[in-house]
Amino acid sequence: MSVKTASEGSVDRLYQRLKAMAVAFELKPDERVNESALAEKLGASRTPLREALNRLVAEGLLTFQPRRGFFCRPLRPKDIFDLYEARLTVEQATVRLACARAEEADLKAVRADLEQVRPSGAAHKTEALVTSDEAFHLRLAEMAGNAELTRMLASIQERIRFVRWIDMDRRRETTFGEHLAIVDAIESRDAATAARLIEAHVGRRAEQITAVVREGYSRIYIPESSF
Amino acid sequence: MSVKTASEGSVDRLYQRLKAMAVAFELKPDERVNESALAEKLGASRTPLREALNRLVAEGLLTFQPRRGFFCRPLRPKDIFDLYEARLTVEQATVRLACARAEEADLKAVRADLEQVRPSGAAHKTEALVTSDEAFHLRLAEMAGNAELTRMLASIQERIRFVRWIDMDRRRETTFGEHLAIVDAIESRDAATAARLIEAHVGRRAEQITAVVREGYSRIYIPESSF
DNA sequence: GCGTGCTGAACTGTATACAATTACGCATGC
DNA sequence: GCATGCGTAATTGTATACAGTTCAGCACGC
Repeated sequence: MSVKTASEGSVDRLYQRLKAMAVAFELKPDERVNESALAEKLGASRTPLREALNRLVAEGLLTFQPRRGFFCRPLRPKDIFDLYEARLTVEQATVRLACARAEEADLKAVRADLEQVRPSGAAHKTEALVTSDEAFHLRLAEMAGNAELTRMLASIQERIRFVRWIDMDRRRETTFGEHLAIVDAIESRDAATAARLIEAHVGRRAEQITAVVREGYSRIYIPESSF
Repeated sequence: MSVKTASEGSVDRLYQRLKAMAVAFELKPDERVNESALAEKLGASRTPLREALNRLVAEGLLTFQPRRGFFCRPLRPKDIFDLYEARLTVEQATVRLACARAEEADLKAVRADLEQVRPSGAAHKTEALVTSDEAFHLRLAEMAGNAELTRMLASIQERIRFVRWIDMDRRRETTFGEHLAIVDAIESRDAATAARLIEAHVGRRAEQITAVVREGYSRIYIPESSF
């Protein structure tokens, strides 16, 4: 199909592309994936496509039923609630560890990056805010120096990105200040405060999550032109 | 090849089989996987084999380098240390949540299952001890009612199973009592005590981990007949 | 009207073929 | 002796073919 028949990591490319689609629920919840159609759409054949799909199954972004095929993951409040609870668990651990392990220089760098996005957060596009928000939390995890916790957080962030995108609209104002306070606490090596601040920052009530998921469904199924 | 050409979930079977091999380092650390040879050995062709291998990559049991192939994960003290630290994080969260959410009946059932393995733990085979140990911790996670935390713990347990198998030899005596004390704390809804007990139970020092990994290498590379 | 069974189309599961690339051994030159 | 280049063998990457299964539509009977 493509000029170079066997050139670079085509599975990796498909994997990234499919991940983006699954994350954004471009594949709708519980929707069955038609391999032939998708392969043609992405300009590859079914063999590498299925390899990429299998990776996503292992990551929890898709499900698989033998002889029925691949399906997008469901979007249920309970799932999102569990993910937020797991995220809180992981992030409390990472900030506590960061208090003990973070290097002064890295903290300075994080603070500098925060300032980049500061100017009236409300002015930025949602996509940019979510991206830099994710990056911030990932950097905290890296400062904790535990590759497994970092990996876990990255995996969780992918799966809540869709609802976070919605949630961010309601948090434009507060996010920046809360991030700054967390960095302050880590720099003061005050683990208890850092853990408390993270909890206030990422904690969600069940009703909030239900509301965000509801909003999510409307964005998935109502064409954008209706807005 | 097999009589029934396209019958049941062959990828799933390969996946389970390969996972067992990777977990036990039957594929040696950093060893390259020869797809053709392995496919023949397992009685399948390369297509489903590669699908299964891709799942294991996503789970962190294998790595993949484009145009070079699949490799078994390395066995490094740092990796194991991170996994134990992540495990402690997850398990402290699950026992705390279990204190709030566990049902009396489930706790009774867990206690009953513990008694099954009780009789002089030293008499049991290591394999049985590790299996029931893993099952115990997984049931605590289930009582916390968070599917994501359960999933995380399961994934971690697979990757530390190899060293746990070694470690278990040194903990035959204490394991049972510690498990019982944890259940007691949860039943008393005493989150602080439960968290403290779990930490004492799963916590490891860097030197201990280094020693266990060293021992692990010897078991991988020294034929069993030498013992 | 509603359930039930049949038939054909659509789709998944796997093997296999072949192209492209990498790895390795060997000879050659410095 | 050591590096370097070449040629061949081994291995991975992907497309495609085909077998087998699921699914949907439709007709028929109750």
